[in-house]
Amino acid sequence: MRIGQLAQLVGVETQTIRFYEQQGLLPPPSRQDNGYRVYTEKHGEGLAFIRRCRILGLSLAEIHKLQSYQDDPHQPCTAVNALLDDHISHVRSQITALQALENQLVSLRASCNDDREIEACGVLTGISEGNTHPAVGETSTI
Amino acid sequence: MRIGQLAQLVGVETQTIRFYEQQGLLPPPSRQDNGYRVYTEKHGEGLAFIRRCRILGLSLAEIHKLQSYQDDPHQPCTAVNALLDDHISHVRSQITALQALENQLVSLRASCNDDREIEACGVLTGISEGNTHPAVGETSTI
DNA sequence: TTAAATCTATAAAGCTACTATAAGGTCAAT
DNA sequence: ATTGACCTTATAGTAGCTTTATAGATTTAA
Repeated sequence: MRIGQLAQLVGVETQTIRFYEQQGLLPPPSRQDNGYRVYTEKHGEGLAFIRRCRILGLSLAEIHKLQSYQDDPHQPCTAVNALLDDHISHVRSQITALQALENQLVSLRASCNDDREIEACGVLTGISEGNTHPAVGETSTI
Repeated sequence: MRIGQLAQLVGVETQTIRFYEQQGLLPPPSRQDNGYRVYTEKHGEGLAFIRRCRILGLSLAEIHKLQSYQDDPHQPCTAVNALLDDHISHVRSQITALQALENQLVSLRASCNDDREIEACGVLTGISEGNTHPAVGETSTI
């Protein structure tokens, strides 16, 4: 199978496949006489694995680690689970940070309406004066 | 005030200040005879504004827009509020996506414990078999 | 006075994970 | 012979900085 077919099969761009090869995530395939890459089933599985990891938010470096673990099939999978646990807590802290940010933004937005001049805009003055953190012990005027 | 003092005042690196100037977010300051940049309080306020926007997750392009709005103090602030509303919904969809991701990851993690060999690792087989997402139409034999 | 330390300057590369473009070679069909 | 689809490599662009390289200016210590 050539690169275009593999790309269509897995749903990526051909450049992405070459990029993964260059990054050492996909083994270099053999070549036809004209230099075209020739892929096997194994490559397809490897590429699909990478894509699913990416969908799960794993970095290429993390994927690389997972691949290296797979090279020793009889080792315990402690490290794999640890990697996933780390990733889960990473995702959770992102969520927490974004929720805090959402609160800040909503509170900032509540300090203005559309009937003002720029000069008096609650959002802009809020940012300028550093009122980007919700005041403690102060009741919101929403 | 020179660049180092401004940097310390606002809590950024000197390179970041030069970078913002290069990106058109900070007006070019005047120079001493030796070429050193000389900053005023206005620059300090402008830089602090940029940093607070960045903390709120606004992109440099969005900050640029906010700055251009500030150039017309008597226009209505509708666009500012709209920009913030857009940003809020952007943040909210990020949160939603991350929460869905967290669920996937936790369910994947639950399919394994640390007492297995890599070969039988629930996490790795879960990813390999595509138990993570409805996505790519792969089969057991490609 | 001179050497070291600190500050400043510019320019360019590095980071992530691709995406896009350029310039060209290969192949089947027309 | 030429179109068009496919392939090749190399290079640049994306965001928002950070790091590095190299060099000149200024200040401080010996």
